[in-house]
Amino acid sequence: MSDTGGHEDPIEKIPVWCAGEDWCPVTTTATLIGKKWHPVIIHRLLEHGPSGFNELKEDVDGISSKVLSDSLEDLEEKQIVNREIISERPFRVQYSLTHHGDSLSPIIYAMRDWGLEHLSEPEDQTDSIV
Amino acid sequence: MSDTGGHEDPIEKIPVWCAGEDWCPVTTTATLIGKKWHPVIIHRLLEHGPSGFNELKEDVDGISSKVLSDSLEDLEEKQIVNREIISERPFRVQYSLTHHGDSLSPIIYAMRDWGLEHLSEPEDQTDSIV
DNA sequence: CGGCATCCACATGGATACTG
DNA sequence: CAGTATCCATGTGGATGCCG
Repeated sequence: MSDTGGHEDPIEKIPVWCAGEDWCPVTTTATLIGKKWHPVIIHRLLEHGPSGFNELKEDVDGISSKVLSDSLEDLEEKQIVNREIISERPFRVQYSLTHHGDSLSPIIYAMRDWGLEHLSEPEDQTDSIV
Repeated sequence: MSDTGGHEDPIEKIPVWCAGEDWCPVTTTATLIGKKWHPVIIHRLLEHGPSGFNELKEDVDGISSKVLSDSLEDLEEKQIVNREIISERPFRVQYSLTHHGDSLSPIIYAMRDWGLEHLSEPEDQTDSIV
């Protein structure tokens, strides 16, 4: 952890049960970021830069504290997100992407681009959030 | 369904609860392919072309009939996979990617490339050099 | 502010067995 | 061959409340 220095530790290994299969990197990567809110969190950090807990919570409308906390913990374990305490009083934390996390941007943006191209807007949308 | 032709129906809509947010396409796309085996199935179909049920089951080592069946049904509903009965006796089915499914290839390959670049092999011993 | 504790509902996936 | 039908364990997320 705490690799703000620029050098990164080895990340998750290929699981043994699919090693050798050419789809193994696919499913392993999907497992890393495949939880419901992980891509969104990564996208927020890509777009907005380092953020505090409640900043993320506000950004990602509808996510609960527990789920955000769990997700961030999971992302931190996977060395995708870095957690840094930037102030003790008042207590402030800053989440940012590690080098590994940042390298996921092609996937995240590929998802976004696909969505923009292939998903249609809801018709009954009354614009509520700007 | 069953548009093997050159023109596709509108696919899933942007959900109302996140419409307007710039991360909304991200999470919506993630929801489409974010199940455990979806990326692998899509990858198999991209690499191997149209396949039968048991072909996929053999390819994707460890997946059970039920999960594969559920996944394919889900992918079919989402117009990512096309199911075609190619023979009644003996009963044979062929699964293939729709245009929408095929258009997901940048995401799938982005996942694979990331995995190839950032994941280490399980039996590789040159991992803990810090 | 930035969480964690708890409880609960539901979704997901695995194992096994069986069918047209 | 191409699935279904169960049953069950676990995962995941939501709601609420509390704490340092």
